[in-house]
Amino acid sequence: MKKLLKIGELAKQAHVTVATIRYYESLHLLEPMSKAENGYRYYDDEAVTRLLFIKQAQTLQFSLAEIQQVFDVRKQGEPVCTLVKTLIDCKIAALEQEIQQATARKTMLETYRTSWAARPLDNPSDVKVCSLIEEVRLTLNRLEAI
Amino acid sequence: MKKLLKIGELAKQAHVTVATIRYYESLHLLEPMSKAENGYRYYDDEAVTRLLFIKQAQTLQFSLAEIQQVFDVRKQGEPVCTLVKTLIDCKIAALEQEIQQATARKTMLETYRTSWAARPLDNPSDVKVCSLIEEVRLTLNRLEAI
DNA sequence: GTAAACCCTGAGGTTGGCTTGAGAGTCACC
DNA sequence: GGTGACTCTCAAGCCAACCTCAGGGTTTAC
Repeated sequence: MKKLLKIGELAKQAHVTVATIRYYESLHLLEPMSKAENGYRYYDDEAVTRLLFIKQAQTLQFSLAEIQQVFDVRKQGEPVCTLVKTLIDCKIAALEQEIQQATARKTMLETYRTSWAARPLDNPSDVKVCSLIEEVRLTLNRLEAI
Repeated sequence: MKKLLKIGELAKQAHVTVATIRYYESLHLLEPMSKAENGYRYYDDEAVTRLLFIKQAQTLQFSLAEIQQVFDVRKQGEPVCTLVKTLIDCKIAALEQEIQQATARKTMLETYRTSWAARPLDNPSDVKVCSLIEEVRLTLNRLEAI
């Protein structure tokens, strides 16, 4: 039996803060293996694994609620594969949309920037509002019409 | 001189809620042209333009704080072009990064999904944790090493 | 004249994933 | 035995961009 970790040691090993660990506990994402009489939490090595998994799942866009869901299913002794696969499919679809939208926005901004490159600065006394702002409005109106 | 708009009319024309308009006012993004004795706000047509601009700038990823910044500079009688251009450049760079990251995550998820396609469901009594979860961990570790 | 539809202020709630703070107990080392 | 590093609980704060509610006053249409 390996040495149990105190919360600070666990935090260090998993590269999170102790507050985060306690926060996860409040969400029932990670329970200490045991709690001493003085209230100190003690963790085994699996806690490190679990924390790393959480962090990794987060980089895959899993919310804590979804991670919780996965853990719950697993806790019931059922295979989580189906759930995880479904979640992954959703994530991929969501990412696809996100990428498309971001790309569209980027294209918009670039078009916009290009159309300005040759233009001199507004003369403040000349314009009611910045001509670039006006241009944004027009550009956007045109884009919205598409 | 055109007819002034009450907040509800402005809201309808600009396709926002009255609560949003009041919220923007609290951020000094949009002030009513005048305020009657009964406290009613009255707006001119420029308010519609301004609200539309805000919404459009938002679709370009401008935060309300940034929009505020643009308005502030303009209020001082200076051309906002330089600021707007700078902001746009930042947005483009940020979007680029966002797209890259999203694409990387999507690729990761797809690789992951593919590698599972042929795999049978875990037998619950067989595995300590879901093998897919383990796979995630390993996949991620590999990817992180890149 | 009355009822519906509008307007006001001010405070609080929402979402997610934490972080910070107060106030106090515990432990490890010298 | 003291002091500094650690731990505890509970509560509140943070970010952004709003939304909702309570408890009023006002206007407008019939």
